Amino acid sequence: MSGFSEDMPFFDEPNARPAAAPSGIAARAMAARSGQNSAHDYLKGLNPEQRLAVETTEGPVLVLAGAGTGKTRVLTTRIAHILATGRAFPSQILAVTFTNKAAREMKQRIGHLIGEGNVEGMPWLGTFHSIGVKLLRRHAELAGLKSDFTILDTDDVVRLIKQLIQAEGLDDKRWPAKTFAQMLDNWKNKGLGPDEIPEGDARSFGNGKGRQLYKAYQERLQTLNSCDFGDLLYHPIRIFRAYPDVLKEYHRKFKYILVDEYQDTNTAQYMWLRLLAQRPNVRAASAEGRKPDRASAGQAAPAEASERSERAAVSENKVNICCVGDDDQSIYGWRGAEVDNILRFDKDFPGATIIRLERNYRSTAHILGAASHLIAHNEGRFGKTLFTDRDDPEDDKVHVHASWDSEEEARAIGDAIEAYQRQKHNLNDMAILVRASFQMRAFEDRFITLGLSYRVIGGPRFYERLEIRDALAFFRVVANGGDDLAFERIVNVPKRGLGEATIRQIHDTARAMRVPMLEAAATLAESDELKPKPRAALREVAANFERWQKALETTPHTELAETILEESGYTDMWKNDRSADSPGRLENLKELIRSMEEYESLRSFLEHVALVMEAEQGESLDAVSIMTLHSAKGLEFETVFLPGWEEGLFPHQRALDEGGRSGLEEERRLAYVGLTRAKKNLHIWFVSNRLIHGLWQSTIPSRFLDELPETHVDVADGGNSYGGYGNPYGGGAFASGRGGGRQNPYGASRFDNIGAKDQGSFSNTYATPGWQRAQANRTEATDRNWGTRSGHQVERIGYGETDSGYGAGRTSVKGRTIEGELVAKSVADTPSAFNVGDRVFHQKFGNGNIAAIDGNKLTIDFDKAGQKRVLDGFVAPV
DNA sequence: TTGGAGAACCTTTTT
DNA sequence: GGTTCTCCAA
Repeated sequence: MSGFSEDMPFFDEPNARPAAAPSGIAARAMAARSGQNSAHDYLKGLNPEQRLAVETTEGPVLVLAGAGTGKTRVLTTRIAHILATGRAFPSQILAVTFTNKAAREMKQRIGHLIGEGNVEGMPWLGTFHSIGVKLLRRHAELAGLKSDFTILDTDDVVRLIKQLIQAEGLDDKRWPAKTFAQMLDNWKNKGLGPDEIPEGDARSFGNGKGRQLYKAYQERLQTLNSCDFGDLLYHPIRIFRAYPDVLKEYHRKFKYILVDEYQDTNTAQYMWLRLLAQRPNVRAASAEGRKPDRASAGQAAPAEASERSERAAVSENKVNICCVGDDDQSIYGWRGAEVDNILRFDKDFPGATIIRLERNYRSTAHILGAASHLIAHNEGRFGKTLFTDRDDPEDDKVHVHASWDSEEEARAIGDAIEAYQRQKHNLNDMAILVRASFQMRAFEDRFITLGLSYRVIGGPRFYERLEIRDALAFFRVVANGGDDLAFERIVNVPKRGLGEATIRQIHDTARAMRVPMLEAAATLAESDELKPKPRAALREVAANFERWQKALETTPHTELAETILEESGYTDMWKNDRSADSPGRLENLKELIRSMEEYESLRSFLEHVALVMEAEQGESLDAVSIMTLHSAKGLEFETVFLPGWEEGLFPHQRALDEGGRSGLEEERRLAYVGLTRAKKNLHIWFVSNRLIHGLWQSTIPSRFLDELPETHVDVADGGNSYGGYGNPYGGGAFASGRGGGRQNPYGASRFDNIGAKDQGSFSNTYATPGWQRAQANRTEATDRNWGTRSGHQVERIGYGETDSGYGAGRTSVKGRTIEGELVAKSVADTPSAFNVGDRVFHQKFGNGNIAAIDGNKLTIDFDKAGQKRVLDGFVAPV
């Protein structure tokens, strides 16, 4: 990697004329004799497929790259190759990634190649959204915006929609703004404007006012000079369509397009790419340009004039698009990603070269075997077979462990990490990958007690913290006086006695005068329409912003930011606040100012925040990483822990409810992503009890455990204090899970074993009457439900409804689906055996007295643990 | 207008 | 269990 830069003499002359870059025939000729390029160091060490992917620079290419097959390396090497062979200048390359992390990594690697700070010489590299911003800033006026528009985050969007819903006279309880925000996002992800959304969608919200609201929303965004995330894709698409000459400009500019994680592109991103990549044949191009209807496409006229030149260009302008992806790692379907995009690539780009990378360099044969076997349960895939030459008998199998509950799970994983640490493993090489972020806390708690350093990636977002959002709102108003949403957020922060009534008045004045709220406030402050108190307060606010806005031109932005927080009284507000978290908040504010230093201006900083919503973390410290499976994609670790493999959590209940079969398959791909993150050691955990919505609920091991191949898996035989509960499968249960219809994972043998096997010191407590009853109910209930599955029947249990198809062992009660409610139901069918005042024992909390009974839910005053609500199946009379 | 108390909601994943 | 929302008293 390090030797690259020497191969690239042209970087010494970044201003050389583009004509020097060969294109068309010359390029093809060069490609044809690419064999000679072996002189380039960077091609060494590539396997034949990788090399093909790097060297097939002309025409459309799809690289199907399985996990750990060197995908990123191929992409960066490909860029290096294009540059080194003089096929294009950096600025003629467009490289799109899906996450900021990936963009950062690629930028780093390429930065190495072409020298840091060579901004002019960098390719257009970034996420779809960040490139969308770049495009939109250039052509903002074509979307009815000014180029200094603000990007709203989800929170702003929801507040804005709420206002609109209320303005329509709709009940914002019945029609939650959040729901509509999601609908909007879906539409935009499909590239649909207000007039293009399906009638059914339009009618389904707000008494049929869906379309109307969408329109009102877009208008409002325009007056606010703002756009939302979806617009960053949606506006460029519309501009490209309505203004062919703009599109042509980019056709000329970008010679090579590279796309990472192609399987995760949604429809809008796909349209965007196609517009950029697919130079239509001349006839199609001019036809599109002539279409009269496309918005106010007044500037389409030059289309005809340039037709001839385009015809000439077309023969040279081949579509040099290269998409890299793995259909087995498509995990963003819930966000509108279309796996289809990758599956039909060769139809979209005829004559595409498809290259498969199947040689895995990352994981042991056991890990690979487990992952491949699991993912084979999915249908509708390209089908790749990952292989490795690695065959080391010393390699560990994949370990499956059981714990009693999430606390025990955290403790066990903590112990395991410390054990690895004693064997001289770095914490940096270990990661815990969870399905849902709430799982993280148990680990954080435990690690704090242990004094084990950890880092949470993508956890509670830095920029989403209250104090940060407040501070940013101040900055936003200074940067863009038209940002009403930000203004509203902080006009009364710190408290100035500007309540709802005053804000409403500012709002109305702004509407009437057709000016931003800040301006309206300034006017109002000078009028006599307000009472003296709010008037004085408002006058101060307006004067402050006026002063700061002036200072924006002259003062360095970090200094200004500090001044703003001081003069507004915001820092004082927290200094006077005596709650426990105020020092932390002040610290965060300092951190915020510090992080601004890296940016040129307040505006560029704000843009970064809006797009990234993530503070860079110091990588220097040795720490265990904790993150969600989603954010782990693209990473690798020597040792990986995968906790929480239980039905309802993983696969997640909602994915099953909303996605049905495809939802399950996506969850399985997520599991696959998790498994393939590990290089050497892989530990999967599941627990029997989990605290969900404040209730302890019993859980069933994930079906994915059943889908792991026995030969590569080692089920830990309960090395922990809860002994016999360790092996969920009893004897040979792995075999029972596969082939033909699924069976009850709780084979009868399992419960027969209880008591027979050595249960460790807890066996006695398990044998209490309450425990036995709970087990009996559980076995019966699960058997009943599982039994129905083979016949594809749905059976009603109690008053809950079982979900159809794939949902198993779960019952939805009162509209809500609660894991483990099944147990409760059966117990509740028989009158509760408990009375208020009874003394009971709970496995986790010890002895206590029942304070209240609500159906099957008991409120118990525990001697040690205090008052808790638990299901009656989990306590036994003393 | 503010702040406290209680109710209601929630919990998948992210640009 | 935790957070946000709503209502009500000062």
